[in-house]
Amino acid sequence: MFDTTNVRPLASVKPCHEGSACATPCDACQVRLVSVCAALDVDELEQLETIAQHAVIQPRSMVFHEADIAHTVYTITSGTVKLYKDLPDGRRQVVGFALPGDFLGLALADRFGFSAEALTKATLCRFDRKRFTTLVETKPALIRRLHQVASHELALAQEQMVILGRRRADERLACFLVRWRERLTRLQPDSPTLPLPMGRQDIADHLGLTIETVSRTVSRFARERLILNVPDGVRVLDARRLAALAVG
Amino acid sequence: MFDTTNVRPLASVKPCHEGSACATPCDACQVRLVSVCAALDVDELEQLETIAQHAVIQPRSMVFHEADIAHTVYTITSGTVKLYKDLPDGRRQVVGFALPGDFLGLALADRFGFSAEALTKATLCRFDRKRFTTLVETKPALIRRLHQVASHELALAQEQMVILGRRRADERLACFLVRWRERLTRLQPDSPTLPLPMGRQDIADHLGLTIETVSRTVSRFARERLILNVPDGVRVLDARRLAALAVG
DNA sequence: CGTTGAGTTGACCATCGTCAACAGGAGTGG
DNA sequence: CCACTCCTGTTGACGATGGTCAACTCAACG
Repeated sequence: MFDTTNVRPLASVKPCHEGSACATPCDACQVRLVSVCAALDVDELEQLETIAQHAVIQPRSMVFHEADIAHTVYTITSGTVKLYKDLPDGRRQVVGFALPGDFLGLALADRFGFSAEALTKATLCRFDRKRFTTLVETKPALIRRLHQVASHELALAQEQMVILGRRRADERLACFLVRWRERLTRLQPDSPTLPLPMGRQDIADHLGLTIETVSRTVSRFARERLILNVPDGVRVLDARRLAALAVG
Repeated sequence: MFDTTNVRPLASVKPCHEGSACATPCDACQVRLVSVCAALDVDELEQLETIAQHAVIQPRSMVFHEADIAHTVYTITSGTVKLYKDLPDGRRQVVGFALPGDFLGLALADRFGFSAEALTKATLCRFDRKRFTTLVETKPALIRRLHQVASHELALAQEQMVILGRRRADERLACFLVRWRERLTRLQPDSPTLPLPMGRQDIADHLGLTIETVSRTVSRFARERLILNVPDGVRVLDARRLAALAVG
């Protein structure tokens, strides 16, 4: 569906069997410096490594469900993961898309609070929550880092509230494209095309729209030469006008 | 406008002159056990107290602006504070309402990221950010508490995303009333009436609606005997049907 | 070559926004 | 004490943005 190797060199991390200890050591980990692990020195990393397990998740399979008790926490090492909440009647809100380096289980509450499903093949670094928490207790730098990450997520969530509460469909899509591009740019050398590993329905569920409105708006942007549709993504033709639509 | 003493016994904390050191010591603080300060023991509280200043904020006055550099952080000791973000064209999103015990400045980023304005007379415990951060560095329990609070806020923000992205006007209002009631119940013995210190426009800006839609929906709820309008608030008549509208 | 699933497009419609008028309370000043 | 204004909130009429329903294309896959 979407070739992650084009997007993130990180995807080249050697995959290992689900649940097994992995040959890739932390000090060779390609997301270490952007993940929460960046807070640790070499010794501490070794400690963390002893409780780490690696997992490969196939596209469209669940990592965890929102109602699950969070016995584990994760760091994503490659791929894209969709985070969402469902209403009983089937309506869905995608609260975010997680990329390599992102941490899942920040809440340290007993439940995850949202479901996670892989959009691409993904590799995760998995930690038993109890053991992770115990380790965290002894590493103030790690707690600080977790808090830093959590408060950054909170700021992003508040921006998303503005998008959902106060913007029109075209502004929402423009915001999404601009923000997505910024995130990917941080992870890889700037590429001419912007990969969109998520489907139209996922974008709609993220922006509080329907798939039809997303499709129409994408088509309109393409007609107006703001973007160009390419397989599994878009090419941004007029970043300036796109940013103007996205305002702030 | 809205008599806080009816709502929160916390409002009876003796106010002191803006910016002056306050006579109320931390160990007599009525929000201590629900605030971040709960993470500290008596000795540590004394240290915190040395860098605390108290401030009284009048209704409708700003505590800080979203673009301000965050030189200070705050704990609310009484009153209600509106937290919001503005778009250049005047559209506004209220990202939350802060109550006694709530902490402002979690981000520990250089800017606040949202504006804060008092809805009622409010009293705040103010800390110089640098000094607070320095203190935090030496108190792992406090960092953990800050992270706990931040991740709880994140979970709330994600619920708000569902409300804004996927719910109809009446469901949004029902969610808001249910959640607001839960928060107030935690702070005070259950009262028959639910005070709403914020105006209709604030509710609208929080729920991604217009003032007219909020007004109409409140009227409809009253007509259908879900709630009863009272001065500066509502009385919930049928909590069950209200919760059913709020779903999850 | 038929099936499936994602995406696109059109026609129509409902929810909610816009605009406008009005009600009622608080504060002000004659 | 009574006009007067101001502000918030309410209600109605109308309209637009975006949702609903449906048909269609196209690529992937057997």
